[in-house]
Amino acid sequence: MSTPLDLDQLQSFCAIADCGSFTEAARRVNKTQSAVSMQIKRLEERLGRSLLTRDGRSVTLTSHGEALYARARKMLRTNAEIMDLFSDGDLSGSIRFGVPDDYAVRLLPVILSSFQRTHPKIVVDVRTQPSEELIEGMKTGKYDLIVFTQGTSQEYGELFRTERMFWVASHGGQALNTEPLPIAGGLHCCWKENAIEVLNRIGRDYRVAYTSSNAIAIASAVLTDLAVGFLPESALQPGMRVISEDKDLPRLRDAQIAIMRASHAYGGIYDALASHIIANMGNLEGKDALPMAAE
Amino acid sequence: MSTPLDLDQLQSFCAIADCGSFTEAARRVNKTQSAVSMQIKRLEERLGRSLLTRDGRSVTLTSHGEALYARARKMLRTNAEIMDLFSDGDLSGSIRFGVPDDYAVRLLPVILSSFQRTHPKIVVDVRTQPSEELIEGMKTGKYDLIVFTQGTSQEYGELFRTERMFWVASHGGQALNTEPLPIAGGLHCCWKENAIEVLNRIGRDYRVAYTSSNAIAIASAVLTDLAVGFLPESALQPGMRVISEDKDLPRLRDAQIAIMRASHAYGGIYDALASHIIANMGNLEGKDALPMAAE
DNA sequence: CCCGATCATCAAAATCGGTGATGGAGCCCT
DNA sequence: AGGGCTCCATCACCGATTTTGATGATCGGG
Repeated sequence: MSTPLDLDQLQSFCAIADCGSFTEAARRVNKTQSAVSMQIKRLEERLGRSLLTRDGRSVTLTSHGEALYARARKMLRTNAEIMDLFSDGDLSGSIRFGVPDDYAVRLLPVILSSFQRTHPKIVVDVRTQPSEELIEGMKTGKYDLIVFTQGTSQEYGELFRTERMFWVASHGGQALNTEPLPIAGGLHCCWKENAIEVLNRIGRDYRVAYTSSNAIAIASAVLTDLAVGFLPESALQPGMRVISEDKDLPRLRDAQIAIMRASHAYGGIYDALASHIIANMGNLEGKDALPMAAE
Repeated sequence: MSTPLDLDQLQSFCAIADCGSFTEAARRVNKTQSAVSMQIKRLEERLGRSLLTRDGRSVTLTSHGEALYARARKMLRTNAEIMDLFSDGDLSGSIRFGVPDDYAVRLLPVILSSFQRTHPKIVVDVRTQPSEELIEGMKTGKYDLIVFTQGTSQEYGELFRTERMFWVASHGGQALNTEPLPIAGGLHCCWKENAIEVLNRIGRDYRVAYTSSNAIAIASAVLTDLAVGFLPESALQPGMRVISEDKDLPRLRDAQIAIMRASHAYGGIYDALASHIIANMGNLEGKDALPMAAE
């Protein structure tokens, strides 16, 4: 009865949510800034709620905006799927794709190989770096698409997966009982920051025994009992022992995996890759990602 | 990049798929017939494929149309979900809802009670009849929304669930070994037709020992060993024995559960109920319902 | 404190979609 | 077979809606 929402408006809305800026979003969707502004205005009128808070420099989502965003993304994804389906499969081009090496090792080979099968003409240049540097590289135009773990700083990007974080040690190792606790983690890794914060909170003494921007090096440090580590579920390796959380080592914050696109990386091959990754790695459809459902 | 699809067009497209008619669909979406016609034309141009075959009287989906339909439905559903979410929960009104009694017994109470919790102001008048009569009642304007099992005759409606059909007998009963095989089923029940067809195919002699439009009566007939029955998985009851299929009793065709709306029953409270039912009973999201994915 | 950047707003212009009438085709019924 | 009915496609025109480009208000940084 009532006419459905306008996907165009939703696209603009999501673009804003993704990059935190009307102006930048306008570039992404090939519109003028004023057009985007008015689209949002109409959308907000339509839904009767304000979706974005514009305070000075930053644009952030309201709670209603968050709720809408998750669903709008869903629609845009199936929209992309449809376009894909009807595009004669002749999508071609190349994508500069960045990913933290901890994920690269285990998850990506599988995902990318199946992607190559369905999109043989798209070349994916994969490069691995720590999340921090990926975001930096994105800003300087080195990437079209990156997957990264969202730190505390409100980085923009599409959150599509959360993963339980675990304290890990080597089997039968002594590191866990050493005082101060030796820990291993990336250089500016947000997981490390969270781990330290947690340790400080409970007053446990620790020392950073090993630091590297290489996930394999960290894993080795843990496996050789040099230190205790912290890893997301999907990065656990054989030979590692998950330490059950208790008052000595409280639970860590979940890892938040997000995808971020360059300003030009909308539609076409970029959507194809992003949708593929989200479809295969994403784990928050209809749950955490869709709050406000209990209303 | 390329502008997203127009949900309005997709809505019209789905309406046509649901009722098999441009003219009727136009009524449902509050447009003129020519507007709908042009929308479809634009949509087909956009996707570069013909979606509907118009041969004379009937309008049916092409394979591309089928693929699109499933995804379009998905989008429209989340669209409805959004509208719902932002509608202050003041959806109110009443819905005349029809359902075959075999489903009414087990599934509906649960589903409807949770629906009442989220939509306390919507009154749902439930009435149970055999699918055949539900469709008839829908044509004569007795219902706003019905759930029914799709027979062989191409009835229009949104397919949202398939269920395995089983031959059933009473525990320890003799009906199964009786010659000719006594069977029990609804009067014009499409399951019965399929069962008979299957029996004829293998040359097994049978007789219709019991007929009733009341599911409980049928169930009783089976339980008291009067006859062998055939039921979908979710209608199985304690005391019934599922007969493993073999050359004596071959597998039956799956039950196809669909939802059908009256011409006015689009949007608002109707979408709320339909979405709720599909979300809770539906079992074909992203699989059977989305062919063409293997391209 | 001023400059640059960002978002909102406005009126004009262009685009886009809907309307109602018309035409051709198929089906039903006689 | 043929008339009448219904259905879908098409067209020109009209109208609504959106985009544009310019301008103004506000904020933050240098």
